[in-house]
Amino acid sequence: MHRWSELFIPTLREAPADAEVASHKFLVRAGYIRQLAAGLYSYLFLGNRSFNKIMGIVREEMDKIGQEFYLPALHPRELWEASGRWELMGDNLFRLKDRKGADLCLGMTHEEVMTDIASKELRSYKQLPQIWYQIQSKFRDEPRPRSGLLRVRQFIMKDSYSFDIDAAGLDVSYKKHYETYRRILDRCGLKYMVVEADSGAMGGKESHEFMVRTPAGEDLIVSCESCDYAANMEKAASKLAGVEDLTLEGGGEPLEVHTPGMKTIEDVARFLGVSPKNKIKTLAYMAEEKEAKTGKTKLRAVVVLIRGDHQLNEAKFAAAVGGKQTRPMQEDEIKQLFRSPAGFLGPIGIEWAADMKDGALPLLLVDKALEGRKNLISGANKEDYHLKNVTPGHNFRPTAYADLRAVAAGEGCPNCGEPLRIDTAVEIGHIFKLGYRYSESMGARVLDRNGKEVTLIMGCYGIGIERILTAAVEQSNDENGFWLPPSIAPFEIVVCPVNVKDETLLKAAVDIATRLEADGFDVLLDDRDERPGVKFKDADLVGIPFRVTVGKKVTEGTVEVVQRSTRQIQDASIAAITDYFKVLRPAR
RNA sequence: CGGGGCGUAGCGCAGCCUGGUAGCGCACCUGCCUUGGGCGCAGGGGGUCGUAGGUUCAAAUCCUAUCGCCCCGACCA
Repeated sequence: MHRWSELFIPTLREAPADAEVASHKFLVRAGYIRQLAAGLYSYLFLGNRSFNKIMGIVREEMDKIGQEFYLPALHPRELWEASGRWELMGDNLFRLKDRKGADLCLGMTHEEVMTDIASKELRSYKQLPQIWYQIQSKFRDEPRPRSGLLRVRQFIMKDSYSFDIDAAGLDVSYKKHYETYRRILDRCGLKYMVVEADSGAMGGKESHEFMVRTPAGEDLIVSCESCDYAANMEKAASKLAGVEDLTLEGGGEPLEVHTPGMKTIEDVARFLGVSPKNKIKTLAYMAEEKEAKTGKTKLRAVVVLIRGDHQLNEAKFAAAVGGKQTRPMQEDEIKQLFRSPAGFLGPIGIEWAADMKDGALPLLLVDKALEGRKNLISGANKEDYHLKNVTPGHNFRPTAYADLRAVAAGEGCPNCGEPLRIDTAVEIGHIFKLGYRYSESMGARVLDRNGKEVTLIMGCYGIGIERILTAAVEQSNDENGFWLPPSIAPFEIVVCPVNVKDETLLKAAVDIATRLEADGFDVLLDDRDERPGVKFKDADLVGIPFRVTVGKKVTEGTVEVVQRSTRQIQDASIAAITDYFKVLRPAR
């Protein structure tokens, strides 16, 4: 039996000054974790117990679809060079040398190791499909660790990798993970959303993120309350209300208007008596391309046009230019291309590349919200002048139309048209179809049924163990502490004799705890010789979902069962005490 | 990497401006007392003031450098 008096549960009355978010404050105060250095935390008894429960659930569910491995955290440089990530990961990768001077790194994920095994061992299509997973520590030299356990430099991740012979097989592996992730998060008692996500430059077609809404989150998700549409901000789309175009003025050609000192969209729109929706916002960037052979950096101008009242979504933009590094143009670069100061930029009078591959000419990317619009107002590339009657496709030719704008709250859902909301959220899990990214570069191939060599198609799937606990705390806390879903709480019930010097109370409490334990519940007996107030405060703080208070009423054969989340108190018969916790054992 | 803030006892903080023997609350130890929401009384232990250098008769305090931590931004398979 776990007796509080013998355990190390260092609760604090006050949170450390440098804790900002609720989960950080409470996990420290409740004695779950202690900080060792920036982004590095020690998990104490309660924290470790909770993580073990989470990993237990993950393992149980993953074992239904895959096989658990244990892999090195220390990887040789050659492995990461084979995938190209030794270079690509830059400072995010922890690097070190062994005594012989050989380069090693601490794994931030295990694509390389898993693919290495696959490439060496898998020979035939008959061995496929395979799903391999591991639950281990990952290391990332984050530029800025923050928010307690939310963004750290060492953390535990369940990651799995699927190997299939073809895309249809990958679809099956992907779907298995999707369903398994739902089961895991359901069992962990989290309220979460599944959103369509950007697979990034890693080159996958399909990707979903499992997100938990919380103000502490670092990601933005767009969702519809009327239907089940939900997407990562980087991927989200929306329906726009129709906009009335301006009527043509003069002879139909672009018409210069004097707009002295009017540099912002707002200024110009107000000055000309039109809506920003009829204005083109011109943004100028430089894309940096590294030439593979020479290592030289090539610059290419990229101009983005979006509607005056819209914002550019950087991730969509990055995707549109094929993942190249981009940065805003500097003043002299703007001068050179537009021959105009910023504030009066526009697409007319410049020769644009006809397609993305086309050599040296600047690219003109136009947001889809401008496609088909007429008689817009843009900068004239001349100080203090703008142009009326500007129609995309007619007065200038875009290199490409693309979805580039950031969705805003209140815009229409792409599925049902109802207003969208935007929330911050924490990413708990991410599944995506990797494709051939690693199998190709690392030579993971098998023979198919025709004896032909085929490159394996892969998927990868991650779950952040710490983030499950963190999100649960963020989701359920009040001024006194937090409460966890029973499935991931370090204990399910804390039995709390009000006065341990009273032999009757203590004996009754020990008896109750023993019986609950015999019935398979995780019980903590608070046998500390403390005043009841202290014990109640601690019980409220440490995240245990139920409390049994053993007080004077034992003489009548009664104790109190307190539900932490609702503060609901009910008298319970000692004789039938286990009945009150049947709710903790729902049929699975 | 850019901007801002903070390092004084286990935790939370004051003292620094105006240099002169380092303090408060909580926690901890001992005793008494108390026992349904962080109780009371008495006694006690614990600090190279992040580190290094400088100024000064004298530095937690002034100056310089450096390290660490937090926040905002950039970044984030």
